[in-house]
Amino acid sequence: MTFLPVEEQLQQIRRGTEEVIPQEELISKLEGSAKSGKPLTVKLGCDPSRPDLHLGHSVVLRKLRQFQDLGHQAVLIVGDFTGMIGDASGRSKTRPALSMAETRQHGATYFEQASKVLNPEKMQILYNSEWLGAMGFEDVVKLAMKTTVARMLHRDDFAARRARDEPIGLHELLYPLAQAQDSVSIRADIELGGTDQKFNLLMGRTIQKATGQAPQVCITLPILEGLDGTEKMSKSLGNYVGLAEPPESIYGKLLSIPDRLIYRYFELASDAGQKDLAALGQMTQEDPRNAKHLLAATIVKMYHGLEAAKRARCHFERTVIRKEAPKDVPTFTPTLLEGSRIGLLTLLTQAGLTSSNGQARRMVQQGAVRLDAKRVTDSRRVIDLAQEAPLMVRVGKRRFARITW
RNA sequence: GGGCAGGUACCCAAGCGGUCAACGGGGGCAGACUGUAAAUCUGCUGGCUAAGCCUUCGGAGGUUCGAAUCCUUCCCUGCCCA
Repeated sequence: MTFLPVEEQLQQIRRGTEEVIPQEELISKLEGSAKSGKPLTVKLGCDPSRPDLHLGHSVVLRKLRQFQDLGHQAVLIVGDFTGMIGDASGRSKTRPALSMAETRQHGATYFEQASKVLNPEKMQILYNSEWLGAMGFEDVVKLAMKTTVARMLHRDDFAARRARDEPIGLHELLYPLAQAQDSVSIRADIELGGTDQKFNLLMGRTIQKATGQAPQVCITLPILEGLDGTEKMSKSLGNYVGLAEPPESIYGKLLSIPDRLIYRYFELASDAGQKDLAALGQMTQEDPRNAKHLLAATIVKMYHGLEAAKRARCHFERTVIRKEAPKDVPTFTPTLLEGSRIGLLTLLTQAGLTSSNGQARRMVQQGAVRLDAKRVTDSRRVIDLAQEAPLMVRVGKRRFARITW
């Protein structure tokens, strides 16, 4: 195997990273692999508790992809075992633990989604239950001897929870150790992660050293802000763009980001090269509206292709800008007890447009309900389907149904 | 094991015998506005056969005409002591 010159690899690797710890070791590892012709083992742990990958995850995944393209060995560790612990890194609460079966299943979903970014041909996937599950109590104790409680409690989310008198499960302290054991087991040369993973990544170094291995280089990547522009992108905050989402949804969500995030997204989540970025920065300043459309199209294209990107734009213009009904409105046929008449509220709830009659009533009162584009204000309105169907019902801006009978 | 402080709707958090479906904030939803699904402003935010009724304030009992509020007990969390 021949690699690009070290200097060139280094430049690519460093692009878009937050920290490389320590830089010199990365250089010597690259030099070593260039000499021996052996690729470096680059590890990325994935948390199978939330198999919905989003743009935030793609930042790290794209970095791993880069290593693949440079000829190194990508190793994806599915945390089927650690998923049972549930890490709270960067979060403020204990995570719900999963069963092994769930965690396995999620792992498969994870891989499927990650393949949108990674090169699945050149990847090794390992489940950490393979080695963690085989450890006995004695092994765990010995592993735990390699660090101290004080050090563990230094991790900022633990410290924060202690400061707020919130619970920390004892098992949670084991999480960084388990993740570190993964690095030992696969003899990782490099481990990637978001900046919120820094502590766990460094623990890998500590434990590798303690077991006589060369410590891994830790590379952290920036955390992508979510659609709200302040919190980190995460599923639980609902401010995310999922990699598996339909094109229209990705497009729409991206258009809702605050303008100051446009460049950031290009930088961290798109394929834009260094040269493009300069131009895009300019464009973001001068014409944020089009820059944002371009961003949305670029990202939809990455995951769904050019055609989908065009369709998504049309859909957006049609539904959001011109406020028209989308092309494909689901059809619904209400179930009637007798006759052809149905109360409006019942109809809305039956069609799944509102979650209860009460909510339907509120929607009507707020002027959110339209029948064939005409606003309805009477919540006692009764519809005679024999007369009025087919009927286009709309609640709010985005919920539509075509009523037939 | 002992002492203390807590557990309220999606989240945070008031309420501490009736006027409580429960203040306030966040989030969510809707309306107006907008290049936008952003920002801003306004409203709504348990369910129902709907001016009435039903279920809800950690669980189970109890006191009372009446309990989120008082008592008993159990469960859970944090802090201090051991």
